[in-house]
Amino acid sequence: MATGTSDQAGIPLYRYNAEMANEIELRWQERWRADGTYRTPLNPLASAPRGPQLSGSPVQQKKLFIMDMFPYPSGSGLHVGHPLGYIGTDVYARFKRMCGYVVLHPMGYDAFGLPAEEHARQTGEHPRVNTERNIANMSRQLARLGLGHDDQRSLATTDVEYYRWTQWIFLQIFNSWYDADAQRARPIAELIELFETGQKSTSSGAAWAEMTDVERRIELDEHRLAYLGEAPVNWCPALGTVLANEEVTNEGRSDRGNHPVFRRPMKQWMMRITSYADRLLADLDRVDWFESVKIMQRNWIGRSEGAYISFATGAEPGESGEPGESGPAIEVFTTRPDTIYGTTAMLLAPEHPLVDGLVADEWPAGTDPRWTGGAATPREALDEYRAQAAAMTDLQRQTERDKTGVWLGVNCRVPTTGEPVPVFVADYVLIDYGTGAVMSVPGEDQRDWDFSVRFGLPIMRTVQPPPDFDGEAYDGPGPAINSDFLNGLEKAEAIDAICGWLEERGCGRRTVTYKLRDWLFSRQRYWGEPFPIVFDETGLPLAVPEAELPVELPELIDWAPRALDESSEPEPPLGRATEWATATYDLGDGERAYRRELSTMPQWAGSCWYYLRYLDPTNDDALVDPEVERFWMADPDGGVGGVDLYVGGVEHAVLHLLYARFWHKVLYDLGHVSGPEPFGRLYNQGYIQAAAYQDSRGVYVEASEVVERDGRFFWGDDEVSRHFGKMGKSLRNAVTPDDIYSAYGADTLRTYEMFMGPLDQGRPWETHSVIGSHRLLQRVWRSLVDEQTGELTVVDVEPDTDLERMVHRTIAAVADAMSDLRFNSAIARITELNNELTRRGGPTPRSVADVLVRLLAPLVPHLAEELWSKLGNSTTVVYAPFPQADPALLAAEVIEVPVQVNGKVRSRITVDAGISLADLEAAAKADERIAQLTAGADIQRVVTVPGKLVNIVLA
RNA sequence: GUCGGAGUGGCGGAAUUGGCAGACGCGCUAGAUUAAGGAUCUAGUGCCCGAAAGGGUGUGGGGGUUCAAGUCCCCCCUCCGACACCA
Repeated sequence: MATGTSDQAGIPLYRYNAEMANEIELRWQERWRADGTYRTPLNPLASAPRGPQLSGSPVQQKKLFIMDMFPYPSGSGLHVGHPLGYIGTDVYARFKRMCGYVVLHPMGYDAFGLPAEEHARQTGEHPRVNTERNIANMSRQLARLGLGHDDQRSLATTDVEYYRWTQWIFLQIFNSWYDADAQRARPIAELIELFETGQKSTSSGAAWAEMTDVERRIELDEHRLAYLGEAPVNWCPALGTVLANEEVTNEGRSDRGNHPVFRRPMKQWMMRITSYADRLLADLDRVDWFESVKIMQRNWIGRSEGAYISFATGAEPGESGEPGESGPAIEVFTTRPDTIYGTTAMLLAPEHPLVDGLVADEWPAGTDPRWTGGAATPREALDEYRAQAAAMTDLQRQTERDKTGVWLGVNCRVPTTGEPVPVFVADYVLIDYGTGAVMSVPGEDQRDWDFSVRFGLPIMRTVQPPPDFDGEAYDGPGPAINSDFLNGLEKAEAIDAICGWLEERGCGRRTVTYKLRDWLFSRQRYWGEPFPIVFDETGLPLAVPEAELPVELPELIDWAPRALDESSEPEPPLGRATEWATATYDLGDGERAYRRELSTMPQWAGSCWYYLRYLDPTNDDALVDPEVERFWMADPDGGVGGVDLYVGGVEHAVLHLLYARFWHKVLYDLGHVSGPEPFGRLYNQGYIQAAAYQDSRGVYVEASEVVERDGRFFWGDDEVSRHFGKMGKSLRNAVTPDDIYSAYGADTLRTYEMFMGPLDQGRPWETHSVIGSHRLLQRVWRSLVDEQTGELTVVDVEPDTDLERMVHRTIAAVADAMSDLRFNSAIARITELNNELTRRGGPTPRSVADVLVRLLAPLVPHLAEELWSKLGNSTTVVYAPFPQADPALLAAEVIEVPVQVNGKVRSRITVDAGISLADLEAAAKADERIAQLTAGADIQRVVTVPGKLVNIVLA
């Protein structure tokens, strides 16, 4: 039997189907490219804006900067889940453009990073070759969707002309210090001045004039916002690099590749983001972001008010050091200084620097065996405990479990009472938080309670719990007890009183700590921005002069990092570029050879400021022209300014967004940008999920081949189980945009993705539902065009009042929904209007067709252009004005009002829209059914809501 | 565990300030058209009772406020996400 040979009999020649959609789409895409339709003038101040000139409109010439989080150009191509947010911003940008805004809508590529390097390692192909091919491919795929990005402004973080400015920003940060009094970054030159004039004292206390050059450099390096710090870092030997905390999973493995990660101290570039903790926190109140993201950032910053308190060591028994002398003081951080009288032990993190100096030689007679860990001496106990801790994986360490620890054989003194309490090492105390030391207050802290029970330590309450409290530790409100002069005070007062007391005696002070750590900024990788830093024989860093930028990546034969073992030192691949590794500069002492920094910047660097480069992508003199920056970023109404709409995944809630905010604030402090925040409005789009199917062995089967029967799923004859997950190769459930173009066209894909649900929600992809969106476009086409001849069918008659009112209600609803990014509702309303046209059957009045096309233009630009031109317009619909609803036509002339009896709808009456309350009530009572139901009953009350309903309440 | 977000037909989802629950779409049912339909068109479609008219019921569960609750208040359950010994 011949298959696939059936002719197209019965299918009209000019039906809007996949074939026609593709023809229309490619034609208009070519036209847009040729015309530069989506280009926004590079100097917005010098050019008259394109588009509707809505004279008298308040939005006239208002700017709008709309952006997506730019993608990593992956080699595996797009699936339909990727462009959801891009389509959303595209529709919004098009809508706003038609409303008279000057819109900037660019797109770029976050192209440094590990995958390209991994690919290079596997194939021997240079990362740049692979990266540029992927970018070309991805930008072709995006253009095919009809996304109206400004192609002049496309950038990749790997472009030498781009990372030149990434390096330039690094230098600004390197050459700055944070003035804690002024609460802002200032140029390092101003710090030198303060040191010279003695307005600020050096950390060593030495006079600036008497310091050697090297001493001065060391002093300055301690203040720089970018500095080399010895810090415990996440060393990932398999990747040959260190990772930021955020790149390490809860299981203690690398986020990328799932390799083991080890904590060890190393000298690395750090960024002093902690100096900005308070401002990063405070300005969250001024941006228009989802509250959930703000909360995540607040939690990440982890501001915590409390006090440092010093506990003197050297108390009986088991003194350390010389008899009669006291040892070093242990400083703890606590949020509850008011509970200090309940302190029964001192707990140190195993890594605490004082531990080795404190540990006693012998156990005092009668030591509780639980405290010794079974060891003969405290030193042995400590060593064993540390070895035990080191042997544990991070997962084991981080899981909450029984509290463990060993006594160091020494005591310290509680400053308020002078009472000795034992000093333990316990691994539930974290070296990274606070001071790495904790006063154990079991009465008010459950962890300390657990520890005390296990080690037989006394427990005393210092806050009176309510009478019905039957738990263990109590951390709620209540008066202080067993606390000397604090007794009877509530928490806040008690904290105030004890802090005053401690501060007077110099053994404590109020403070604020943060969970946020300084940002580990170097990676031992090839495919990243080189640091514009060199070293001289002192080993201290020196900035490469701005005029010498960019510091370009060397060409390498062997760029792969070496997989190493746990104990080896990182070997940056750039070290293998032996010629490059040495550079000659004149840094003031004439031309001399210097050693280059061999690490590269993390992937976050390039994404920290790309929004600024979009504004002025070709500027060779500055990262962005100040006037251009002000035009696009400043808020004339006095807000924080920044990008007007930034759309991306919530997975960047802390990392990228926090780093970018930090850089922006540094640039703001230094006067390079006009406002304190990069992203005024942030919107997180949801993720498209797709059904995935597993057979009885748990193996994924090709999702497109699974059929549903009676609510069960079959692949061939085998029943398979369904769950929903991320679209991709591993679940064998990916659907590509190409699949949809070939079946329906890009406009249908756009419509379906926007119609699936609100943009911020995840939703399951259903290929079989796409047909609904296609039908809509097909019916729209049929409303305006004869399917047999391809001729326009619209007629030059005025619509009747009903239709005209419906058109205006639709305009209002669509504009409202689009302003709110509720594109699903906008499409529903457009559908209703078109359904009405279909229902009427006759030719569509021209004015209605005109409105319909313009309502659709943001959603389906290709189809809209085609119909727009068929309607006789010679200019693009992209800059056509969005229809305006006439308020006079919004309200219907007659309305249907439900009539309730005792809250239940019993009838509906049709009345004039302008009916009076009394007439409405009378009409309701006069309704036949209502009269029947209320006859003889005692009407207690009648609630009449104008235009809404009448409710008759019977006794 | 803590902090967020969400639970509405078979499915995706609508529903300014409390005011007709289920818009719009998928699917399904029936019909039209067709050589055929996985195309297109028309009609119907929350659930239960009923031939129909109509009635009852219904937004995770339970209570409450109100003439009126998906929407407000209290308690509980489930799912998703983030953080996870943060002193």
